This record gives sequence, C-alpha cells and structure tokens, in this order.
Amino acid sequence: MPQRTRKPGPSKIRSAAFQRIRADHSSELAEDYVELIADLIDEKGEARGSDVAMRLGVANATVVKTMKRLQDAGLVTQEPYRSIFLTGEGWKMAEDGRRKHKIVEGFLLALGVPEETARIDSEGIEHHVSEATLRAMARFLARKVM
Amino acid sequence: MPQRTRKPGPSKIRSAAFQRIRADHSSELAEDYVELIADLIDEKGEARGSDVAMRLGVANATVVKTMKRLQDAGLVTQEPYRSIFLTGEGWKMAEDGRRKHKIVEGFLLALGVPEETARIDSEGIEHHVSEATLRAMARFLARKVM
DNA sequence: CGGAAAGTTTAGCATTGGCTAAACCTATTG
DNA sequence: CAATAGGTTTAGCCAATGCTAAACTTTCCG
Ligand SMILES: [Mn+2]
Ligand SMILES: [Mn+2]
Ligand SMILES: [Mn+2]
Ligand SMILES: [Mn+2]
Repeated sequence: MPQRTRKPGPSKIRSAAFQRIRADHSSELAEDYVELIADLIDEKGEARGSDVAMRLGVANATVVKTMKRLQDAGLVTQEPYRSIFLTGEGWKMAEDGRRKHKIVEGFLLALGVPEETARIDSEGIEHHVSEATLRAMARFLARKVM
Repeated sequence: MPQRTRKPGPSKIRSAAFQRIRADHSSELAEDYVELIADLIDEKGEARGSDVAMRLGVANATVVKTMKRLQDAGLVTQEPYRSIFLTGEGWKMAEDGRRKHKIVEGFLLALGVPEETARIDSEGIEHHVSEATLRAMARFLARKVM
C-alpha cells in the first residue's frame, strides 16, 4: 500500500459535530421564518410577506422564494397576493422555536449579559443547543430564582 | 395612499439580529476550517486536504474548492498536491477561534452539560456569541472555580 | 526505474439564499 | 367605477457549499 497509511481513526466520530451543524443550518432559516410568522399573526392578526421581509432585513423577493420552499416542506400556506398562514406542522415548529428561544434568552439575561446583546445572541444560539443543554440552562434559571 | 398604511416601525432595529446571524454564518465556515487546520498542524505536523475533509465529514472536492476561497481571503496557502499552511492572518483567526471555543465548551461543562453534548453544541454556539456573552461565561467559570 | 495504487484536483451538476428590475395585481379614491 | 399608487410576484443573476465521476499526480514497491 503506497503512500503514508492513515488509520481510519476517530475522525468519523469527530465529524459528527460538524454534520450536526450543517443540519442545524438547514433548519435554522425555516425555524426563524415560522417563529416570525407566528409572532406577526399574534401581533397584527396576519402575516404579510413584506412584514416578514422587513423584520428579517431581506428583500421581498427573497421571502417569496423561501415561502415556496416552506410550502413544499408543509410548514406554511399561501395564495398569491394574500397573507401567510401556518400549517399545524408550522405552528408546532413555531411553538418549539419560541420555547427554546425563551430559555436561551432568559438564560443569557440571568447570566448577566446586557439585554440587547442577549436578544441578538440568542437569535443565533437557539438553533445550536441540544435538549440536554436546554435542560442545563433551565436548571440554572430555576436555581437562580430560588 | 392606497392600501393599509404600515408605519416604518422598529422592524429595522429588530432585523439587526438576523443580519448579524447572516454575517456570522458567512464567517463560520472559514473559522472552523482554519481552526481545524491549526489543530492538524499541531497534532501531526501538517494539514492535508483529505484530513480536513475527513474531520469535517465532507467530500475531498469540497475542501479543494473551499481552500481556493480561503486562499483568496488570505487565510491559507497551498500548492497543488501539497499540504495546507496558514498565513499570519489565518493563525490569528485560528487562535481566536480556539479561545472562544474553549470558553464556550468549558462553560457548558461547568453548567453540567454532558461532555459529548458540550463538545458538539459548542462547535455551533461558538460562532454566535458576542464578546459580552463570552465575558459573562468567563465570569461564571471564574466564580465556579473559587 | 517503471508501473500501479492511492491521494488530489477538475468538471459538471444541484440547492440554498441573496439581490435588482420589471411585470403584475389590488384596493383606494376621485 | 376606473385610474393609479403601491404592494407582490417573476425573471434572471450571483456566490457559497455540497456531491460524484473522471482526470491527474505522487509515491511506493517490485
Ligand atoms: Mn427564534
Ligand atoms: Mn433564530
Ligand atoms: Mn471552533
Ligand atoms: Mn465551530
């Protein structure tokens, strides 16, 4: 066998983390969209594509395109020129996102992170915390309160 | 003015978080690559593209393509068929990545997150924590030790 | 030294997620 | 009730990340 022999090694195991991250990223956008749509529905009674675009800081056309993907994924429903609705599946994901988001943001605040920073950081962190980590954060919050 | 009037509102402010996330994502890959390359150099004396690919759980061809981008960005250096080197800039980014990574992972462990989970979650979280949050984590660690 | 095995790069393709400009509806209002 | 202002979608473009299969180098061994 020519060339430096490289044992299979624990690289496969190590790569699991990166694979999880890539998976997280592909669901991240969907999570933020449905959570935001849920917020808009609760706040103003309906979610317009342009409101979503504005809150995300993204062009209108980008939202339209993403909606098609989310529709194919069974998370939202929309007729052309009408506002956006969440499917049951979509609501479930939105609720779960809110739950995680709340824990992470509350946790950062309890840790002493400034409000604005906690709001911003939690928006990114929420997508990369496993249930075990969420539990640890919740535990910390509970201890703090007591 | 036709149609429902929509006030400019605080949406612009709210969108800042999402814009930060999009920015984080575009630097995230570069950070993981250079940190990994630095680890390989320290561990085995050199970083081969195929080792990078294996650790990331990605195809060889993907690494080759990414290396071109990192080279254009002034982070790495490579001759065809040879191993990869970091530029000064690359080392700086790698060191900074390690620093953040260590704080986040250590913090999760101190919080009571299982080892394996801490390793995996920190790989994603590290890219979304601001300096203020890192400081809060470091503070927590220091308090724990005392 | 001269293959062939093994490692590396190229070619070509797909998807995601952005953007701008142009075309297209809808709804307000004169 | 029709014109039009203004919101929405299409069209077409681009960059980043992946992949597989084929081409190409290197390296080791007989
Ligand atoms: Mn969220
Ligand atoms: Mn988010
Ligand atoms: Mn890292
Ligand atoms: Mn990472």
